[in-house]
Amino acid sequence: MTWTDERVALLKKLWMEGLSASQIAAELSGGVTRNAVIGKVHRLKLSARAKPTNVAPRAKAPRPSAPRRPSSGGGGISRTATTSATNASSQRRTTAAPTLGATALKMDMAPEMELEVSAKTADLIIPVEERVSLLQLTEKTCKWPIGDPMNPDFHFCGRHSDEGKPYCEFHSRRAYHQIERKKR
DNA sequence: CCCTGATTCGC
DNA sequence: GCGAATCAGG
Repeated sequence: MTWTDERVALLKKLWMEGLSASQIAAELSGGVTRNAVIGKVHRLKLSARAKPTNVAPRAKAPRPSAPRRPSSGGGGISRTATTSATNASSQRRTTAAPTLGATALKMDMAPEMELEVSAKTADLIIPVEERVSLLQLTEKTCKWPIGDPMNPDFHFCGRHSDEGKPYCEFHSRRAYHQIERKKR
């Protein structure tokens, strides 16, 4: 598929409207990929989108000069590894190691205020018995903060999260995914 | 994992 | 000029 004037015009329009490259690619027919869209956008020099007064510094410019495509041939060589170093010495444990047995936790909070606050925030309410404080967080607990840190009922989600993941399933989506993924 | 745009470079 | 592969980040 070639870039006709109409397609380019539509591309410009949608790009300026803030649609993502993949969405624009879906909008244009003819099996256009989002890479094609982005490439065209760059060629048209309109990657700025909606930046009124801002000069974005080009800080990240990687050029590893590595082979980009397998090209032709029948070599069957796997692939040139760009970075192969594997560190085995960096082991970090952030276990908070709570003192066993002697948990001197004095949880006194104001229930009335709590109700008010949670009703105000009203996003996600964790039952009191599931709540975790900062010190109780481990690698496997969701670290999504709930509430205002200024308030005494501030706590963390604390539910299960896979190791290496900072949040549980629910909050991970919240954190990374946009609020709503438009799909058609 | 999902996604985003940015960049490179063979075609 | 085009866009797949790749990168870097959320």
